[in-house]
Amino acid sequence: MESGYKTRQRELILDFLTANKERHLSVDEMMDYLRGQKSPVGKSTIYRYLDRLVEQGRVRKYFLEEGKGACFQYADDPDGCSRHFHLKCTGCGQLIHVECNYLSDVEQHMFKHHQFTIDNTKTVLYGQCEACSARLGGDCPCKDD
Amino acid sequence: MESGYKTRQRELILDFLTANKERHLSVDEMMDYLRGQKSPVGKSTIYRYLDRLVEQGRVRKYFLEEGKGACFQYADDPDGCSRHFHLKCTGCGQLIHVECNYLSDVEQHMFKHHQFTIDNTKTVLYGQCEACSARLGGDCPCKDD
DNA sequence: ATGAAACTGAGACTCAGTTTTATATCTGCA
DNA sequence: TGCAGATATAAAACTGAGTCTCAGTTTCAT
Repeated sequence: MESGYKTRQRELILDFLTANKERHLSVDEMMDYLRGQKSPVGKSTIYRYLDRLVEQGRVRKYFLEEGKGACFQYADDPDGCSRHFHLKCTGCGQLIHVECNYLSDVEQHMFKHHQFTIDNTKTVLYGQCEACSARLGGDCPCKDD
Repeated sequence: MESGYKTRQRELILDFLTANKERHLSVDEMMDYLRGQKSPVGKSTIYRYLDRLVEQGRVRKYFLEEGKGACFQYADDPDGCSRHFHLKCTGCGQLIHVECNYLSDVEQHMFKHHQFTIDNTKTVLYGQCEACSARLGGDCPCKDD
């Protein structure tokens, strides 16, 4: 297994990722943190290493905001299939994590009827949460019935 | 109804969109076309007008490539709810249009059990088509059983 | 014809990410 | 331990998509 050299920079990046397993981290956030720690790491290094970690399956990359930059999250289960979907509310920006096993039904349907294997680590479902839906009246114009 | 002023630029943009209803157009593509027609339109004008059309529901905006620019498509049914999902193959880049009504089941499940109203004009399901899945072996590491 | 409101577009700017390149670091081997 | 060569780093320049500004232009109701 070629895991590359061990360097100060990589250690710092990985530490920050593992210490924030539950969060989705942006590259800016990592840079800010490292600068704050007085151990800045060049941004090309961060991007390069993140790419490698994503390739290795140790970290997952998400695009949670349409047209915005990527976020990264340490993946505890590099060899497991995560049963985990994301719902992103376009009203309040809230990210909802869904662990419901109905989602495997969806995957199966897509596979059987459309010959498509969904990648749930990349897919984000956009829409509105309850509060925003009530407040804004939904994205769907057919709201009056 | 305030539909704004009628201008040469807006007419050109809308014509191009309606003449390519079946396609997802990037802003670059529009600019190239307009330049080719010897009737260039400034990019701020294009972005501004597209935003307005999207707001009005006359055009839909998609982010089909992770981390890439937006695409626009004229929406024939501004007042209807489109029963239309997109699947994007991360292998070959192919975009698959799915008109299957199983998807309304998905929407209903999300609404009932997770209080979330999916916006199918924004959501894109990422994964692999049949051919790429066979060729590349799927995104899921649990492939050997 | 006029003027207020609306629209346009060149160009500067931002933000996220990539590329380049000179310099520094790592690790295996003698 | 020292050294060679592979590998990694970081500053800076660059790219691409989109935003913002503002002086000048166009539209349209009167």
